[in-house]
Amino acid sequence: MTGDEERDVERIQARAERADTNLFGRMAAIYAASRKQAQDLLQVGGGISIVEWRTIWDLHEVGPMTISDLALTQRTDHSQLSRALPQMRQKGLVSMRQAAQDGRQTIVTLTDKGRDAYHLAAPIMGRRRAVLADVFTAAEIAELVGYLDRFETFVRLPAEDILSKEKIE
Amino acid sequence: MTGDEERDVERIQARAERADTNLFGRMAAIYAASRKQAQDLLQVGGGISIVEWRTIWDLHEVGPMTISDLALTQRTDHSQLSRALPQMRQKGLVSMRQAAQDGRQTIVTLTDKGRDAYHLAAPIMGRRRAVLADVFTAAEIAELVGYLDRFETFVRLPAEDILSKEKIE
DNA sequence: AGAAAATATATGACTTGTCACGTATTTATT
DNA sequence: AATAAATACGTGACAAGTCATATATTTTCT
Repeated sequence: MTGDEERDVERIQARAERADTNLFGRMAAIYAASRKQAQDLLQVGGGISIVEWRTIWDLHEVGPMTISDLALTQRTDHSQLSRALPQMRQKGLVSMRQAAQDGRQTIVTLTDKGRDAYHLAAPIMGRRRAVLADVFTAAEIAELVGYLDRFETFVRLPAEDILSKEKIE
Repeated sequence: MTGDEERDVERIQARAERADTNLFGRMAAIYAASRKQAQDLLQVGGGISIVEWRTIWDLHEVGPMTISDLALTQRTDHSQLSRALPQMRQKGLVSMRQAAQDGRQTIVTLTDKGRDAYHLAAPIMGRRRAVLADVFTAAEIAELVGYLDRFETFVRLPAEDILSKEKIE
């Protein structure tokens, strides 16, 4: 008796609940929330973007890398780095030079200023991982990662494979 | 002995492997792949966008809904719907009218043409869920969803909570 | 050596998502 | 009843992804 004849509140409620178990929708919402949390934390940690943080972190851990290396370790498209790096260079966080061995490659190196930015953001992002570790045991993380591996294999199936695949076994 | 003195290939490799267990990075890559798979499938299923598919699906399942209802069941921001719906109306997929009980609300209804679009896309998206069900048992999905629930709770913690939270227990 | 194929990067166009803010309408308070 | 607070929606601005295509450089093949 809501007096609302235009929409069926109960069915809407039921639909929202069913959507909770829809992996695809959940993944979207969770990723968006995760991204926002990272952005908020990085706002505190020096005001850098997520792409910038990932890049600084990678460079700090492994030393100079090419743009493709960065794209590979970040599992992202190189275009994202192509766009972010010139700005980072302008901010003085990284330097870039053409590789001597292979003129197609660009070697990206962390500057001292970039190192400072790393040391500003790192404790904050480390805090995040520490809190995560309070909430999940290492074994649970491993199990979750195992599920994610399998889910990733699935979502990377080409559309044709999904459509052609008849129930096999 | 790669002859490459400018970058440390082994460390890059090691870094990429360590990144595999970084939940945050994994989530981003997996969601992106999932989205692309959906886009590819929908390209076959009538050429609608993901937002359009979600909306048509919801409306088909529950009947007329307000924009806020749609945002709620889709766990997304209402602005996304505010932008998509006028286009959908123009394509003839939905109709919209001001709610009688509450003049602020917009009641969105699936048209016959929208129903056709649903019946075009639904088998394809259903195929996807069927293949998923081949790869994961219901119990596994439930467990994964359980993990995702916990992970979502975590990523929805405000940044201040992360930063202020001292190791408690 | 020369031609063809592969690779690295840049760039334009697009989708999905967020937030903040403005306006209209309802609901709650005094 | 009048005012204040809450809610629904539209819209501008931005971040983070994707793809396709163009160009420069290497590598491979004949």
